[in-house]
Amino acid sequence: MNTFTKEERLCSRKSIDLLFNNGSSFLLYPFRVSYLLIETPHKFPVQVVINASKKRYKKAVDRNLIKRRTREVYRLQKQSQLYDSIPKSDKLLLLSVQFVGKQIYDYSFFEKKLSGVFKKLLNNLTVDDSPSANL
RNA sequence: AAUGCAAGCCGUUCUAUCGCUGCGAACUCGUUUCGGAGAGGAAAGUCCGGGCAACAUAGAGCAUCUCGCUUCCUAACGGGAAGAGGUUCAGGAAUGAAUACCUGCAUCAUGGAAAGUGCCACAGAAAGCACACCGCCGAUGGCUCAAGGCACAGGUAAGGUUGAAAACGUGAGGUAAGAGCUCACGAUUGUUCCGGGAGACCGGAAGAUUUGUAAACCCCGGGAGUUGAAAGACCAAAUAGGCUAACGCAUGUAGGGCUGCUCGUUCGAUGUUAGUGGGUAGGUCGUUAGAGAUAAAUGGCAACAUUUAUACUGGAUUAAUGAUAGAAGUCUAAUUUUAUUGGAUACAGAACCCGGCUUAUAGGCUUGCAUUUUUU
Repeated sequence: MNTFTKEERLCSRKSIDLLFNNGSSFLLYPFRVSYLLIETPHKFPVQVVINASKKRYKKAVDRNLIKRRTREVYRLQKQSQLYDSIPKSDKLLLLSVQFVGKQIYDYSFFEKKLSGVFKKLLNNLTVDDSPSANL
């Protein structure tokens, strides 16, 4: 399903603080991604927050455009590239996607880059998991 | 018709697929189906003014900030309307000439310089009670027998130089030379009188003639309590702990206080059940029907007011109102000739709500004024 309801978005201020203080992160231009696994069970495996900083983009119109494009791409790709590949567990993945590009790119660029982000994220998750599994 | 200026208005549309946030309806009550709604003229800047809310508050004064021609409009304003006056520019007419007259456009933080203090660089003799540099005169008095402007007293702001600004302007009389000293035409006036106007002010007569600066301090008059929807009101899970009651447990126990110790005395858990206040996550309200919009009539020069009629769902809260593809429209360039191809399609995104101001804005429309050209 290509839905993107409120349940899939990260809205709680506490969770967001937790994510940015304790989560791991990597940069894959033009996105900065932060993520954190927590034990709280949830209806969806991932909650995401999409972000474009006011410091970087002064105009509200620009920020809206960035967030809308990112959200649209995420909505269309998440099921096939993220949800299906993620290992089933009680854990919830908190995710932040922050746009840090120097300019605003067109839709196809977003499509390509975000799919790269998903691949790297899944790779990082399995690497993080494996040592803990050994212990 | 074109161009320019000013004012006002509009500021892309349709289809398909996949979504987001409210609302309504249906039932098989599922984050199911159907229906319908979903950014602006500035939503912006947060520069003013209000509503609303909490807190503060006897009254008065001082300080601080702010506003400043008049009348009116408004909930209010630093906003708006209509006027008054000044300044600049243009045109016209008059005069011997002019700073004077008339008309129009633009523009002005436009209270007070006669309450006081200060400042006015450079230049210049002098920058405000004219300490006379050059010049003019030397009538009157002095020197001298006399003549004589005489490095005598003195008179003089007409002329010169400087400057942003030079002591009312121009002309005539007058005089030794000059001077509002006198006169004519003007200028200014916070002096008096008369007349007009609601008032700012205007007109007339008489009198007077000591620059500018208050966006220097200052004086006068009006206004301002503080904070800002993260205001504020309410509901409230789980967990932990607080309090109360009952039961249970003990010879009132374990343990503690008083004491050097003992006695004595005093405090007194841990469990179970029920109740309860505070309060966290989270949620609800505040929150979108209004000092509102549109139209007509009436009153008013106008801003605006009154009456009647009509229609009325943006409401998010890590923050919706979208994404992609195609087509059309508009503007524009080239090819070439009336259709192709390319490009452009602005400024910009509600965050409690209103009234203003300011700033940004592709393109289009309407009205008015000015100029040019064509036709009659």
